[in-house]
Amino acid sequence: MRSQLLKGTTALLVLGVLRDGELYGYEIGARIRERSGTLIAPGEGWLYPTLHRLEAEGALEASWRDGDQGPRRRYYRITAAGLRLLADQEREWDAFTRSVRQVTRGELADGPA
Amino acid sequence: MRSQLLKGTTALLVLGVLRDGELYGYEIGARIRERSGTLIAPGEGWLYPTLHRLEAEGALEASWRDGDQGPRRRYYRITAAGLRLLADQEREWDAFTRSVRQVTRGELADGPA
DNA sequence: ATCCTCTACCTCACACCATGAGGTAGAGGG
DNA sequence: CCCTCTACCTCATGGTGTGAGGTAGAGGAT
Repeated sequence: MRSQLLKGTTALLVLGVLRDGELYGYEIGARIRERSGTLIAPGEGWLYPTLHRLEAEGALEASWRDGDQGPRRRYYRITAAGLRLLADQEREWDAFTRSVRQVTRGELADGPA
Repeated sequence: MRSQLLKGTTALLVLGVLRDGELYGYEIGARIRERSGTLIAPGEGWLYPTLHRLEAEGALEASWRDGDQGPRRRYYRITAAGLRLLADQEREWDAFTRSVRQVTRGELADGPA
């Protein structure tokens, strides 16, 4: 019952950590958790479905590979379409956070007509 | 079908515009719309329910008053509890947006243990 | 008078999507 | 042989915004 803030940012988070290079699912979760200072704890309930959705949309490509020690892993890498999607999501996120700031801080927007 | 980003920020937006002073519901929506540069278009489907919820929680106080020209209006003002809630929500929002930035920009968190 | 439009309030079925719990399977230690 | 950890996956549930609909008063136009 934490909060609803995460809604709509999951694709951005996943694409964001994959920009640096190939990672497997479990590792993506760990990376997000670590970079956010444990504030964003990736539930597997949204992580895997998000990966599948992004793969289906062509934003990610994936391949199975055996792990050094343990079960096989599914490695994901970002595609050109994924990079475009990432850029869009970042733009949208920036615009939204700017708007929230303007509304709550009482600044008037000086954006486009 | 726009996006889900708004989820969890509605209370923050409403409390934010009411910090300056008393406003009635319809006006709150217009203020949010205007300050966000029309990017956040307040649906009445969440605006009124949010006002009712915040009033029930004691974050807002409200009173009916006749409009100059038109239907009666319900004016809302923020309470002491509402100001505390606003501060909490702002803190949470700031922390969350900072985390998202750290994750997507690849910066490591240097936040609190 | 009647109709249309605008303000101003409200509600509800619907859909999206994260939560949290549960489930499979391989590898290594006690 | 059991327990734990990694690593994948799925699904019922629930919070909450979307979009459409609904009431009512005031003012202008026909």
